[in-house]
Amino acid sequence: MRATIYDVARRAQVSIATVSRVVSGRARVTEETRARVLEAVKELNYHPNPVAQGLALQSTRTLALIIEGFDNIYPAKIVAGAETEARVHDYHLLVQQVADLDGDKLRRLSGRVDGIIISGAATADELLQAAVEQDIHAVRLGYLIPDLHADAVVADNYKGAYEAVEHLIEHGYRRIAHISGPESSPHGKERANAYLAALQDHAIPQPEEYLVRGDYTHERGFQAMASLLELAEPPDAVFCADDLLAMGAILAVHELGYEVPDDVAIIGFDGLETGAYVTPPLTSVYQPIEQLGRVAVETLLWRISNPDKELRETVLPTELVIRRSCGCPAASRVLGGTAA
Amino acid sequence: MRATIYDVARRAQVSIATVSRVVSGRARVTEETRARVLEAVKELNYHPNPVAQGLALQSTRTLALIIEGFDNIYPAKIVAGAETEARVHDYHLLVQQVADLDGDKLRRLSGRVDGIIISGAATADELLQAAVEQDIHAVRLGYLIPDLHADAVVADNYKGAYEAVEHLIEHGYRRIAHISGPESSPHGKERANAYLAALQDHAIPQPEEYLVRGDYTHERGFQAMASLLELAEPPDAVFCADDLLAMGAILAVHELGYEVPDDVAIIGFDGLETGAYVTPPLTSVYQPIEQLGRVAVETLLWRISNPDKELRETVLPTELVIRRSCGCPAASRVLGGTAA
DNA sequence: CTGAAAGCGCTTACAG
DNA sequence: CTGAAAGCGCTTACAG
Repeated sequence: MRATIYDVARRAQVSIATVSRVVSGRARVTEETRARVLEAVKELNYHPNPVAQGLALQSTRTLALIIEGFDNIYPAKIVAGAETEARVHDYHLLVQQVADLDGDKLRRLSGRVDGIIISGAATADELLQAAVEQDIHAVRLGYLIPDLHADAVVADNYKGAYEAVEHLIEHGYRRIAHISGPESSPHGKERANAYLAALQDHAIPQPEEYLVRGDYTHERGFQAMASLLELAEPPDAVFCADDLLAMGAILAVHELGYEVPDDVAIIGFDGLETGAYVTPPLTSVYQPIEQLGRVAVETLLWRISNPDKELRETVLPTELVIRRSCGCPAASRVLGGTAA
Repeated sequence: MRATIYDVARRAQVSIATVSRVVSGRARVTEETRARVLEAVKELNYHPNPVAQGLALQSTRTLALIIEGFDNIYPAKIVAGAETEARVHDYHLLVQQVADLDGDKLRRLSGRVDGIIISGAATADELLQAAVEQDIHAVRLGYLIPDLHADAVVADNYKGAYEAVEHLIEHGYRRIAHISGPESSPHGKERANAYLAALQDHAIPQPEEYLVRGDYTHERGFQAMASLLELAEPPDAVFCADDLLAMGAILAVHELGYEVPDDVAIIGFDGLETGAYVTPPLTSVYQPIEQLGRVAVETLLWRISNPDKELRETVLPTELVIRRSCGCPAASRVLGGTAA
């Protein structure tokens, strides 16, 4: 049904080796035979079977992206960036949610790709560990791990968070709380550490109750903020570990009859476009999510062709996008990353 | 380096055929030799090479999902649903943004997958057409096309939109406008048609200026709403073709000093969780996006094993999620699809 | 420059 | 039940 290299060879009266040569362009061929082959290729609408090529060349020209759930904007942008970059290099992208992935399944998956990008938390570490042990090319996306032998691409979570908290301090707020990411989130931990450090560096007290654990959902942001508002001495500013938490927090403030930023100022993390369209527009630490995906692919491809070079860790800068929820009288619909 | 079937055969003192049989479980093997092979498999950490299997079996156990940009919540949920369903069937998912895809590239892509899901608009039609012509298994995701020979999975855009507009009518609004999707969006067209029909069925006038074109972004929703508010007789209710438009519209209403829903009621489409966290919470037509992705995979897999059965078109129901922007005094954080 | 042949790592009729 | 062999569709040293 589908034409093979044999069909083309027969039609062009040459051997399959010659067909392969002209199609791949990897060797000299007489102009005359070249033309004959090309003609046959066109007539038969021949395209080399990538699976057979994969077997012969020991390369699939496919990369895998493993991430914890795709049904959110962060993973969505990662996928978008990764696929875009992969396509530029004529590679394909396989996606997989961590879910029930383990070392064994990872191994099987690795048979169909040339390398793997692992993002997310918790299990991601073990996966990366497994990959490294099995000599699978892998890059970690999202945060650094000290003694794991793998390349990594991350955003500067610590600095971004630190700047956000400092911004609140400059506004004059002194009762600054933090709604964090989930236990399992390493980015969340970095952001929480930065929050703690910023307060300490400025000699601002940090009551234990001001650090409440969230989980990157509107829901938790709402609940956490509600609980903060019930404290004897509620905070006058809250730094949230991501924009979803922040948006839930804003809603809670409103529902309890308070105002943002007059009663409580709020800053989020991620710098999503959506944040510009809540009331009041959300000030947030922008991180270049798509770019993270792109650079991860770039790094992985580089690693594949340079197996023996030393580890590469890329840290992408964040940027505080000032809108209104922090108390600034800024324009309302600023988007992040436009300067880049 | 990586163990092959030959390594296992040698170690277990059997032929590769036998190894293949016990590993695949597709044929009877003596319990004794079976045990020997399994032992060798374990010792060598052997996993069959999927590329080689793909060549021998003429099946890649991989599906492709082609969609117009992944950096948004709709495609994200589609991917999530599709990957989940694929995994259930031990299939993998390759993703690709339409971008510069054409018939030729589609053909090359098709060599690495068993079937393709095509979503989105504009170019998607030509792609699907090309797929059908080249005998590639393909299912259309998102909307129906009358005379194209392909399976399809869609949400009931028309009915969902119709009910939304009727809901506004029941509230007593009579100056009902619509901010539509982009020219190229077939879903958008269906929703706009439903809007028109609902007004006509209820004998409510529909001034031409009340239908303004949007493009599924906050930005356009903001602009479109601002222009509607400048009309001599501004609308008292607006049905938006998606939630992003609706959220931008809400912001515009607020920035111009009006209130939602008191001055203008608003209903969106998609039923995103985020909509529950804007002020006021957004009433919206929920559509089961992840489910669309799952059913698309299910349909494609079914088609692959039943190449000759007649076309299958699945229409998934929508559901009006009542929050507050329509004027109802409902609970604020209702999420869609929880009843399903 | 071109072809015959081996090899990539599997699966599966066909014999025995 | 098990093995030898052909086949899946390519690529690429090796000769000529």
